[in-house]
Amino acid sequence: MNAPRITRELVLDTAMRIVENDGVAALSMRRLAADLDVAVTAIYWHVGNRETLVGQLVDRVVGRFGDIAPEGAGPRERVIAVGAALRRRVHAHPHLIALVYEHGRTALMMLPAERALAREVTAAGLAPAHAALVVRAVLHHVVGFALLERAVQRSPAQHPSAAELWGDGAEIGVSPAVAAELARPADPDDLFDRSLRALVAGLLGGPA
Amino acid sequence: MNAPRITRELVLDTAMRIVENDGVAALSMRRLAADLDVAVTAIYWHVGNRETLVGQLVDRVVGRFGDIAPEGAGPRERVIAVGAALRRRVHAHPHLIALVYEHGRTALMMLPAERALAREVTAAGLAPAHAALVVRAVLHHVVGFALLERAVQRSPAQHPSAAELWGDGAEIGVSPAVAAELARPADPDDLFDRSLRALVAGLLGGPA
DNA sequence: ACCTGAACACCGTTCAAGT
DNA sequence: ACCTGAACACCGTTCAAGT
Repeated sequence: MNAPRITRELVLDTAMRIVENDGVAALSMRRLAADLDVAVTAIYWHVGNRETLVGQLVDRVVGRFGDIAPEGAGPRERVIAVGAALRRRVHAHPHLIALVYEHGRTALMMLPAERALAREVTAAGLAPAHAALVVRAVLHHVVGFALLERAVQRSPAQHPSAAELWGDGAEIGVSPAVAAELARPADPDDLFDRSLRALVAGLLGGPA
Repeated sequence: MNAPRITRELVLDTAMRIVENDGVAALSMRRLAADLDVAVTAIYWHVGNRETLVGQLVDRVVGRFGDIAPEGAGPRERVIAVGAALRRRVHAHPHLIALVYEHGRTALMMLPAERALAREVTAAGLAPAHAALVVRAVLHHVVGFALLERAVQRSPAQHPSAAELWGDGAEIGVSPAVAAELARPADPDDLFDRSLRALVAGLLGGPA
């Protein structure tokens, strides 16, 4: 009855460290075994195969997401605060988000934000069907935005460049001033804030 | 000077068929070689390694995306029409979208829709900075929405179920009626349409 | 209960050699 | 110019065997 060399927790901790340091692709059973200093097959006894291992990793990360408690005065500001908090959460775990996406656990990841939004629309007294629309539209907008940001971030160098892509805009029916604006890179934080505000304004009524 | 057994075009056609039929994971160099009835290494002469092969595949697909010519009366309806057309495009190539995402080619994929939107905001006479915001906010919303849809689609069976997740809502500060709405699965087409309309209303002004 | 080692069926890629 | 075959360094997984 010697003590086990490794435990399920130790395997998950080590796997998490590999993913956070070197990305998902670096998480192989052999690399994991090497880092744990055991034979590859020992891992299978504790966590099953790679698929279930990654599943446990995902569940651990999203399980650690606590409630979101928005600040702000009035439904609009508070709904926007929930959206911003959710985006910060996604950004805090860039590698693991890829795993969440791959494993279709996005619904689970969104749950705390979904509950927080549901509380806000309840407090605002919205009609149930409309309330559900607001919750879902904001969730989709925020998480979709964050997913897309990650994709654009690791975009290879653009060929042709944005500038020559738009030219002066004239030949494709776009005003030169608009073409010039679109040729410049966008500030993602600003874009997120303004588009979320527009969405919430459109959902809850009132001026943007 | 015998005729070559395979060509670059033939390799790409075959690779595309594998991806569309069996998904990205099924596209291995050895499977591809088998389908082409040549040695694995022959592929390398024509298209380089797997990474560049997939890159060529992506460029081919997005290159075939033509212009988007929206219908509808007035800027709001026409902007919404562009968004809906872009989503239909993404849905038409479910497997390849994963490749586009993996390879950071989303910007290229969005380009026709970006141009179409730029035309509409030009025609509507919006101020340049605001025009660019409208274009980018709609693009991000639509593509992000589509990406998220794919993730949720292949979601494993939810445990716990949506119903027991929400309960009657009371203990988490959510009204029973709202909880009941959120416990039901959403209609993605309806959600897309309504949230896009809300966003555009918030961006362009006027009632949702 | 927990771990090892051998084995199997896969990968992508390089390189010398053939025609 | 175009293709083959051998070889290398990887994968995930199963299974019998050890303690």
